[in-house]
Amino acid sequence: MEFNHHEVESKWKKYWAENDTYKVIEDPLKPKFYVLDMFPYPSGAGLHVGHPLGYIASDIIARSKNMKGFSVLHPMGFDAFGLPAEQYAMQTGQHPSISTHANIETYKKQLDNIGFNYDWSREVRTCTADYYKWTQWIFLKLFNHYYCKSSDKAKPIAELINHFEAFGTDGLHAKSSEIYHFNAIEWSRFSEKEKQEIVMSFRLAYRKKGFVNWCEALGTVLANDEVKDGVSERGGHPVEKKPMMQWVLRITAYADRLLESLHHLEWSDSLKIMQQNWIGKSKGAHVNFEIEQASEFIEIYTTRPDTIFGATFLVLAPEHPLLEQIITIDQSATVSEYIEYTKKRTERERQSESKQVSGVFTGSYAIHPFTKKRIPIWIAEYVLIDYGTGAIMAVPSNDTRDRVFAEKFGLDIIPVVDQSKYPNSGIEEKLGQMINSDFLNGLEVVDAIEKILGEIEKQNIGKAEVQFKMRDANFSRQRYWGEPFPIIYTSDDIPVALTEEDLPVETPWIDSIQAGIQGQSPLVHATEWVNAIPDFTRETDTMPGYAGSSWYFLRYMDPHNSNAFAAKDKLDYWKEVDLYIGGTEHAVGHLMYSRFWHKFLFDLGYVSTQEPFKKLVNQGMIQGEINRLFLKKRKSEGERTEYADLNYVKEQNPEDYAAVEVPLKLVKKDSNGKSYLDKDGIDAFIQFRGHDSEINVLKSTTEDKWMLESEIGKMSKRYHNVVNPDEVVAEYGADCFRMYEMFLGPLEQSKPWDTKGISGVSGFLRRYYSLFWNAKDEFILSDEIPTKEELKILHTCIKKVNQDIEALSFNTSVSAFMICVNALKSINCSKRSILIPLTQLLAPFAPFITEEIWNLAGNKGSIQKSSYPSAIEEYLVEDSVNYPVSVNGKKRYEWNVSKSKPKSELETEVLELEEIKKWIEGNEIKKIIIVPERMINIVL
RNA sequence: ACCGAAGUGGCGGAACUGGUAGACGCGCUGGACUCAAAAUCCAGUGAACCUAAAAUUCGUGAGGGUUCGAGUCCCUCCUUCGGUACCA
Repeated sequence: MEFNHHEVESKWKKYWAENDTYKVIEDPLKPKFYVLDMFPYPSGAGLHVGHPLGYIASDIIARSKNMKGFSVLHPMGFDAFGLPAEQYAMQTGQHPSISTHANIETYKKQLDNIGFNYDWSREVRTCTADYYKWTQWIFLKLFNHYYCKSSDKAKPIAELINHFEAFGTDGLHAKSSEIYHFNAIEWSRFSEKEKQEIVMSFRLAYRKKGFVNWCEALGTVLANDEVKDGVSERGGHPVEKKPMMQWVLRITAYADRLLESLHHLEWSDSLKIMQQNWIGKSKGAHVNFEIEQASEFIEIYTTRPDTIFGATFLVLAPEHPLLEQIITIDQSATVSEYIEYTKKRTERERQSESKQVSGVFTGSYAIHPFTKKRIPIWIAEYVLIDYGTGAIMAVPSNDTRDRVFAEKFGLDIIPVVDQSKYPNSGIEEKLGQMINSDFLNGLEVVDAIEKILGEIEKQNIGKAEVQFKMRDANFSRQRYWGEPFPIIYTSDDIPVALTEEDLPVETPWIDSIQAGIQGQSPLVHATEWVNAIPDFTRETDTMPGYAGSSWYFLRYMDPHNSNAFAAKDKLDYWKEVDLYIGGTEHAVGHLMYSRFWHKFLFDLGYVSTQEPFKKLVNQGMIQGEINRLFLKKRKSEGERTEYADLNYVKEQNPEDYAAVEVPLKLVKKDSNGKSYLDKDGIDAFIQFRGHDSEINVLKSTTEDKWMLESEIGKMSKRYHNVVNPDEVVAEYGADCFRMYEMFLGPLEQSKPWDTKGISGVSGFLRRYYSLFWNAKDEFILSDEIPTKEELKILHTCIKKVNQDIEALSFNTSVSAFMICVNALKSINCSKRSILIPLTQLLAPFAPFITEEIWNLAGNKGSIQKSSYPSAIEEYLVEDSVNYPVSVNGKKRYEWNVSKSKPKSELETEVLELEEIKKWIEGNEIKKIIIVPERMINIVL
């Protein structure tokens, strides 16, 4: 009997929908389990085969937990605000809300095709007002709170103001951007604007000047992604850093807690280390260097204060505010030229090229605080204004970049750490003894750090300080398609927060989205909306992508609540996410922001857990195949050009050709697995590229084949290599697609998509199905008592699959199913007591076919409501064991012996074996290693 | 450049805490069925040596080390992928 997946899938999809099979309720009698998928952004290309990888894994977990008696929350929704929809709108005129909703519908249909058990009544979309109302609400909470260091939690701004009114800054321990000292009387005399500015620097959501990628030609601010080599990726226009007032979230207030509670999470060590490094807590010192012939100091930050005697010059970031005062006249032209150059460089570029450091001398000198020597002040792009104080003391002896810099510009290098006792240590390692360092001489580095810190504080030239690499998070985007801020400004530019009653602040409809003016968001054109409140103007920036995605997992708990982001009893029931499956691309960004928001909501008493995601697993990426043909570069405008294949280009100068991506659909494979286009493929390719009369010559070394350059890379619309799961599901069925994705390899690993192995899984499902049918195509299950052998086959599989689900090792569980079905098939098993538990075991993996079998076997209701089988050990016991016998670590014989044979007998008998005798003859036996039930090794 | 991960047959991968390397599947080869093909079923399939069998040797990105024993642990290096704060 053939399994007709089309019929069976639509039948059970309908049944599940009609019977609310996947409706989630908070059942107080059951333990809860919350399994979460990454929040997808609904792109125009639709879902590709890479997206569902994690979703299938979580679906298997969710279904098996359900069958094990848990109340399971396994929701899905959409991260629906974002740059691509806005860009698409600018190109095509279609409003982002229309394209976004259309994309979401496509995604949902595609997801349903794969048979996920989502309860769609809990779907959330970040771009709907009833959702972003609560994103804005959280922002208001951040705006209206500050971080109290004494109680180590967020507290209302009103309490801060009370404190100012009563005591000024006396006794205040709060995180702020600036350090203030005033008393209550002074506070009362400040103007309203001054008071607001002071309070602003304490808020958890505050305003600060930040730099954006400004592209004059496009009239817009660009994402880092859209900038390559200092020019816009679109059109190649120059881009420079432009300072703008922006909203920023004080995530640094939570840095220590974010670091501390990492230890309690069931995350991989590598992920924790990445977060730890991102937070980047370091102990070091701020040190003031006097500037020669100026009253100001340059404050530097260093993590190696012990090497201060090796500091031979200072380096400032090109954006450093003191620059104006220290540039000498004869250097000013060189310096401004250099500043212009760095403005065009991205942060990444500035740090990457350590082999070709660049920088210029300012013309001024600083005074070394200990040696009192003059040391030159330079500026260089490798010093970033946002890190530390934007200035460093350069120690070429113990810092690689400083050394390269000093060597290039001929600056002094004074060795200060003698590492001769540690021959294999790098120059930056904190190992060795101090030399050339006055009172530090002879000390070990660790002790020298302690001593110099004391000295720095004693002489009042600086301060020991803990510093974080993590910076406060920029929260403003100059975009239309994002959450509007619940903020308005007075004519004095004082920001005023709206109240909770004013929420949501809805995005105004703009028919045609155009770049704003001077880097502002397109919302400035919605003048009616901007000026809707008399005497005030609205904030026109919007929130970034991570605003909506930093708390979405809480909304799933109670998605339609209009009185709260989620009701207390729902929050208390589901608590936190038990298992989160998502890609490493979110390893720091999204996960860090979500943890921060969650801790803030915890401080305010809304959520009951410190951390949102108890266990987290990173899924790998499914990669695509990128195929390319070559187009000869034109030497002049309008010149005739030609396409050429790989073999042809190899014989030419490759510099004359540019690679052009070929849609995967057109690509054929030859017997060696090499990609090529045939005649039809070439025609289709030309048509795909659009008619271009200047391109009509095709060059190839053979007549009818055009060989392609082929590599493994991202699956993306831009490479035309997106594989739609719908096509695979249509051809092989959803169950097969699900199991094949799992069978491809370990969840955590990246792997290329290739359908050529899918026939194996398809064959497995056919064989499984055929177990239930006799030669006359009748459905048949016998009630005979199972044999010992059959029970062993079944329970081996049950044990393995249960273990694998716990370990999220789904590729091996698919193998276990294959082994089981192959074994049952070879003995023609058709017993109910074997095949029905097998079917239940398979149900989370292949929900459609198992539902069908369950039903044919005469069961009522969904198999998903039945209980999951667990292994019975007594069926698995073996009485003999196969020992590999090695001589000197090399395996020489396989020895089958009874399990009960004592070690002493094994030891003597193994030497009697004919196969072993010949290896040990004439040698003295040094020892015999026996690992019970594992192996025997004879050492000569 | 920095942080993190990965590298095993022709291919995807398996190998629990250091203990039989290559499970399972694809592909390939041969056979059965068939007028033929597809599908299905059976057998073989890391490399070298060999007429064959048996045996042996080599073999987990490269080089070194620890160990009775290393794909697994340590050091150095190479390659690929992810992230680096406005892609999501």
